[in-house]
Amino acid sequence: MSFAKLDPLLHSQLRLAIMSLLIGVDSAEFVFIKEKTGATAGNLSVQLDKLSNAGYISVTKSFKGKKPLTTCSITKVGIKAFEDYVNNLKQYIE
Amino acid sequence: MSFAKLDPLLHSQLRLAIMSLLIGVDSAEFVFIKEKTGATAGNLSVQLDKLSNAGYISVTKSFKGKKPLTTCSITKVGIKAFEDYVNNLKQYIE
DNA sequence: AAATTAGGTTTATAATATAAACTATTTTAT
DNA sequence: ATAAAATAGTTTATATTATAAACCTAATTT
Repeated sequence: MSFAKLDPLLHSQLRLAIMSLLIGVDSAEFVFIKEKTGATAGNLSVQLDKLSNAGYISVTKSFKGKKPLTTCSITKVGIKAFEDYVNNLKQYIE
Repeated sequence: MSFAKLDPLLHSQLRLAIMSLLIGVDSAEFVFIKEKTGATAGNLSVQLDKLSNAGYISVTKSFKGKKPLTTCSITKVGIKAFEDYVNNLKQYIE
C-alpha cells in the first residue's frame, strides 16, 4: 500500500483550519474566521477565494448595517473533499 | 481554542510520508523509500536533506557491494516532532 | 567499447503561502 | 465640520517551497 495523494488545496494550514471551522457550523463571517484562525485579512481573503473557486465553500457578500459582510459556508463538495482528505491523511499518521 | 501551528517541515506530503515510513522501521534505504513514496530521486534527495538538517532523521552513506547505499532512520527528535505534529493535526480533523 | 542502468545530487522552475500595501467606507475625536 | 482612526476587506509583491529536469560517477550489459 502506497501513500494516497493529499488534496493540495486542503493540505495547507490555513485552508485546512478554515474548512475545519466551517465543517462544524452553518456559516461563519469573515471576521470570525480571521479571529479563530489568527490569519491576516489579506491571507484569509486569498485562501477563501481559492476554496470558493474550487467549489469547496460558498461566499456571500452583503452588509451588516452599513459595513460589508462576507459570509462563508462549506458546500457538499467541500464536505466530501474534507472527508476524503482526512481519510487519506490517516494513512500517514496512524 | 485556536489552531495549533503545524510544523512546516512535517506538513509536506513527501516529508510526512518519509517520516511515516521511518517511524515504523529501524531503518530504510533510499531506493526503498523512493519506491514506497513514489517520489523522484531528486525530490527525495532534497527532502531527506531537509529532514536530516533538522535532526529529524539520520542519514548514513555506505556501499552495498560496489554501489552507493544511503540508509535513513528516524531520530528521537524526529519521533517527538512527528508525534507533536500528529497531535496538533488532530485538532483540525477531529 | 559503446550504451544502459543504478544510485544518487545539483540546479532551475513553477507553484504556494504570506504579509505589506492599498481601497472604500464608517465611526470617533477635536 | 473635518481630520484621524478604525473596519472590512482586496490586490499585489515577495519570499519560500515543492518538484522534476538535468547532471554526475561508477558499474553493468550488449
